[in-house]
Amino acid sequence: MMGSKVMSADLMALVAERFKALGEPARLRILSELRAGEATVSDLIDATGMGQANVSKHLQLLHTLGFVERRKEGLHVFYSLADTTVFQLCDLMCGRLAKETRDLRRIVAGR
Amino acid sequence: MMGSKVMSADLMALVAERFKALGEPARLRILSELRAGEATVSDLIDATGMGQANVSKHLQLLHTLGFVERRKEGLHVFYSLADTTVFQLCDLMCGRLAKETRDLRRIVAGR
DNA sequence: TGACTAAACAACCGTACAGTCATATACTTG
DNA sequence: CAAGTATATGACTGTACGGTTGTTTAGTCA
Repeated sequence: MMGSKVMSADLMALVAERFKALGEPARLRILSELRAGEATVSDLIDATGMGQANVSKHLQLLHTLGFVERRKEGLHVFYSLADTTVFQLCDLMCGRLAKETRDLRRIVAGR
Repeated sequence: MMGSKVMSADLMALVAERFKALGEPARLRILSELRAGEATVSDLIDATGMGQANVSKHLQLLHTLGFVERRKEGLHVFYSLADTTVFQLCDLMCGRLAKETRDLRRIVAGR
């Protein structure tokens, strides 16, 4: 069953590698854009204001780690989300954050 | 509702900061140890083989970001998991990984 | 008080990596 | 073929950060 297993060092390294990939606002931004649907590199450059090489490199990494898929069509390369796990992860994190701020408020308010 | 909201740049930065914290095998290792129950810094040093200052710094960060809680008792400081979100996150990641390898196997096998 | 231990902190070093610039590759069109 | 566009890739730079060493702080015990 998931959740009860002790993680091996190797598995932990793989998981960490993926968390690290998400630990970058620029990449979250790109993934967030892709949520609206597939997009070309140029689309993402326009949408994010980031440099071309930069976007390209981030996409490269995201693709290597299986977060996005590619589809080549003529001059363009379309990227799309491989699945929605990323946002489940973000939602969990946001939940944590909400709880954090709630606790903070309680402390500040002295309740 | 969660999941349907577009994340602001600020929120994205906070989320990324937390993913980055988990994007480090050493910290996952520490959290994994804490899964068995609260532990002192010394306990974690023994369990992981990491240096004292190193463990201390990682715990500092994990505490700042709300992943662990501290309890001081005499000379010792006990750390414990603030909640189990971390492992829900890890499980999701592992699920992704499992799918990745499954896809890879399919491709290799040419099925 | 002084000796001892646990944890935190500061300073330092080396590496990893995000961002940028320049260039190469791949494809389309005339 | 040449010219033009989209993307990838390589080289470089600055910075962030993990790990270590040494020191400091806080607490215990004699």
